[in-house]
Amino acid sequence: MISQEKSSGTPSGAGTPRKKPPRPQPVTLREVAEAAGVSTATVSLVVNNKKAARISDETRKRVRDAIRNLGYRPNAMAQTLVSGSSRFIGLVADAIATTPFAGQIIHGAQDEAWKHGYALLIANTEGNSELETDAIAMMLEYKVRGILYSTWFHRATDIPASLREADFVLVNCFSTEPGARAVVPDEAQGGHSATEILLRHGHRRIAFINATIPAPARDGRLQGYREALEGAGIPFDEDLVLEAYPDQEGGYGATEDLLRLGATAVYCYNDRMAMGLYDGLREQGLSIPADMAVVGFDNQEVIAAHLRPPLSTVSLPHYELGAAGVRILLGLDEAPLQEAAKIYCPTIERTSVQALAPA
Amino acid sequence: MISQEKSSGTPSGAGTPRKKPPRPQPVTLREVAEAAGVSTATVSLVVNNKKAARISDETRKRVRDAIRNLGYRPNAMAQTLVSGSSRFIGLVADAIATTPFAGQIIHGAQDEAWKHGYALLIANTEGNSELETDAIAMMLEYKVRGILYSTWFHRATDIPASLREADFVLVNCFSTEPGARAVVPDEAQGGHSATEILLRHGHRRIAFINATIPAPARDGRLQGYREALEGAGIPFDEDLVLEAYPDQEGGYGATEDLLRLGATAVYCYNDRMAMGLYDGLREQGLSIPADMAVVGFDNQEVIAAHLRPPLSTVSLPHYELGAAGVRILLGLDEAPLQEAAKIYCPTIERTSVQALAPA
DNA sequence: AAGTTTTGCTAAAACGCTTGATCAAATCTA
DNA sequence: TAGATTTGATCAAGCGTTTTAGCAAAACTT
Repeated sequence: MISQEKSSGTPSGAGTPRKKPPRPQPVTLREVAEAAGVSTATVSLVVNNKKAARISDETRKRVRDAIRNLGYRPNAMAQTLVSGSSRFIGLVADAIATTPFAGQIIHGAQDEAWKHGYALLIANTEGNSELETDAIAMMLEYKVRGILYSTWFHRATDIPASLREADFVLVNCFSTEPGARAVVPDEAQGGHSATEILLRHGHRRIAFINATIPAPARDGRLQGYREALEGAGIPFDEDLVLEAYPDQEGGYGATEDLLRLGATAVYCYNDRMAMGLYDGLREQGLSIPADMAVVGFDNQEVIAAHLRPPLSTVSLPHYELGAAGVRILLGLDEAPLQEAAKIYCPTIERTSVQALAPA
Repeated sequence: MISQEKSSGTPSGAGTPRKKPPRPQPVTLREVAEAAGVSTATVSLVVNNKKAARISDETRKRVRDAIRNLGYRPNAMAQTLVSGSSRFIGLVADAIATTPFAGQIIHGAQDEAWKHGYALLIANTEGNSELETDAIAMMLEYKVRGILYSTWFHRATDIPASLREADFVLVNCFSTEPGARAVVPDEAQGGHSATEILLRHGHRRIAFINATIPAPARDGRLQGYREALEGAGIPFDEDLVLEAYPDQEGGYGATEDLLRLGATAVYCYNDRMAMGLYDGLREQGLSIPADMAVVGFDNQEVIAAHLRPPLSTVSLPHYELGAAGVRILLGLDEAPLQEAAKIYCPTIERTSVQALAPA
């Protein structure tokens, strides 16, 4: 089926000249040792560059040559077995590879893990808890250094029993359970930043289209909005916050209500709603940002930068979430004890907001 | 750094009642064996459910109980070491976790790998070839069963030297090199399907906005378009194919040229262009699908389903690409010898196309 | 009842590597 | 020059499994 060829493992082998011996047995330490005429211990010492080891330059060179000639690669399994701890970090995700932008969590985790010499073992559980248990079991069997347990949207989560067997950190989710380390986006700060973009451009009557579905994001983004307003000396006006389902259709559907508010600017719960709102506004013959300034949230790829006009928004720091998760796991970053670490959501300014024309 | 404590493996240990014994040393086979009063061989046999083994029910039960009580988990590293081959499949990607929809490749690969008892080891190389070499080396050291080498968009690729040390298959990319197994989307079929949506609705003067940048997709989608037209007895008209940069701005910018063509329908190289085109058309006061039927390509999340009107398109089978890659790697699917396996691109019909009003 | 087969289990050798203990030879000391 | 030290390298145990060969006891044979 798979046709591959052998490049003759041991030189001595003599032998039955096979036609197409499949993928050669990997070269082992011992073979290198024999080729170099030294013990395996010596080879190990030079491979790992042990400073404490006393190896003559000449021997070192012989070993290095043998390694090169034979194409030796250490067997990480064997190394792990003896050292007791692997260089794996597990990432279990409920849908992260599925959902467009949260793949960045994988990316961030992978980069950071790599930076510290760890490899990422991933599993997508698709919310199936049986799969999840199996995935965690697998990771435990591979003796992962720890597990990043992540969700594709920011939410509270339960901690699966088997997860407790490992060193773990919650990414993009959190638990009320004390001691569970977690890292999440700072929704309130994000909401604050989003609102401030508008404030900074002179808007004072700013609507907020929030999501209907309960979520930490819903609360946090609203809170940030209130705080920003208050910080600017503008009293919070409940009437200015609408609610809609957080997708394009929701944003579109909110257009009419929004227009009744007499706001000059609107902050949408997310970019998808903003996208729908764009359509709604356009249908009313209104233009952005002249007639209505709009900011979104998420900085969702493919959308935000390419709407017409490009959308000012606040970025969900998925990459950072993954990276921070790894750092916390490895004890490189301190995690707050009683709550999740909050990651800053950067502001992305584009042209959907312009200074309010003096009335 | 990692502080670990032993929780007194054997029950005999009597017990210094610790307060919070941190992560205990994992339980080993031997400990189970001692607890059950049998040899490690026996435990191994029951753990692996060897049919050939003759173990009394009574013993089997004792062992099972010990396993449960101690919370034993096999050490996959040790297993791998003795068996010689791991249950890992490596996935190296140039940007797959970064790019929105191609994360589906990971997802498909992971599901399929999992189905066959393999775990996915991933690495994002971000196009950095040094990183790539390291990533492959790492996978080789972990004795992966094979490597999926994938790209975020369909293209030709070189085969890195170290990749050849492994059993590998190219995913979403291909090499001219004979014998390199690969799996890619069937662009021509996709282009054919896209065009047929339009044909089926009675359109005869169908424009195609192709990409300016060279790629297999560009050629294949054009070819499919031609073939579909010809299949419908419509001569290919070179003037009907425009070119633009394949994003929203490109689609938007092509509006004017498109309108000069007198076409009743247009097929866009991708959904992002279609999205831009929507804006362009709308600005001209034209409506979709009444004044212009449009189909896209990619079925890009967040966009296609949520444009106004929802966009008919052809789906890029990323999930299937990943899954097929694994199957080919494992020898479960045959891969064509001299070329890449082509995966079908399914049609997604929404409401951006309607029957051509009788003239 | 002595031989044969079956049953149930164990011993022990790998697997490829790391590492502390050793050791012989070379070099230094006084 | 004998003892002490340093240098350069090896020995061998052990990491947690799997697996083959083997062995004693039990269960069948005739």
